[in-house]
Amino acid sequence: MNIGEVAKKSNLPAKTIRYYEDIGLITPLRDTNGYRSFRESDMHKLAFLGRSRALGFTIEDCRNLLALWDDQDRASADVRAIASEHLEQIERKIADLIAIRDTLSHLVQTCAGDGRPDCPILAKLEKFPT
Amino acid sequence: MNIGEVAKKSNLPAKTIRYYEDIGLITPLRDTNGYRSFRESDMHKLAFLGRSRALGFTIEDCRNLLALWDDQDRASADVRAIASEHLEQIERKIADLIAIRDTLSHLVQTCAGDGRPDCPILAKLEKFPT
DNA sequence: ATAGGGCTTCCAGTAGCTGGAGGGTCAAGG
DNA sequence: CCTTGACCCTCCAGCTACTGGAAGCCCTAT
Repeated sequence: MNIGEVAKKSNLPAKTIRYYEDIGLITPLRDTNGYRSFRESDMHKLAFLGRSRALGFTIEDCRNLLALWDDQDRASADVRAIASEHLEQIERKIADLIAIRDTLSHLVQTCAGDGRPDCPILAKLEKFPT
Repeated sequence: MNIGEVAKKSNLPAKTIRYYEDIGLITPLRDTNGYRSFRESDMHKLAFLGRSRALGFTIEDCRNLLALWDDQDRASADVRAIASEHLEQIERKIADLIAIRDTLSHLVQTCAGDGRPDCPILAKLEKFPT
């Protein structure tokens, strides 16, 4: 399979797939013309990567998850450790964003949003502590 | 005021302050020895920037907000437009993260996390659609 | 005079791609 | 046989918003 087809099937841009090869996440074969030749196992890994990335795992997490996936003797505890660490980060991020959203949505609501210059948003950014 | 003091007062790293000068957000004066010399107005802008950034505005948003702040004839509508655009992005991000969190927390809960290799997290990453 | 801390500039690196230049390859149509 | 267009290749640069570090000047205190 050439990269274009793989890109379509995996729903990843060809650029990204090449990048994943660059950083050693996959190692497709090469045809005599220099074109990458993807096996089923490569496709499989790319699908895995796509889903892991969609869940927000970092590339390094993905690398580790992929290694565990390949390792038939893995301990599920190792997988879970990565996932729950990531989960905690996400919880923190959500909390941060919610705090920001609350502040911001209050400000937006109190701003007239007309032609006059008075603006509680600017006032907040100017005066109040973070 | 030298950069060290400003950094302390504004709670921004000196590196960041220099960076903000680089990209034209502030333009402190210079002493004869080449040291940056910050006026009150620079401090004020840095505080504004710190708070804007803490609310997650991009640097370009900050640049625009700062310009509006400086402009006594601004329309509050312009400020509000920036803020509510940003707010929408945050809402979207929160929604995305919550979806991820729900998936992930379910997976983490169903994974035994022991010495055995069976792992629903890997199973999900392997098999199911994004 | 020297030691320390603070200041300067400039260069490189972070994460995870993405865009583009410049060029080779392949299959189909004329 | 030639051309056209759609592929593919590599390499380099750029994105965000900093951050770290090297090399070196400046200032103050001892």
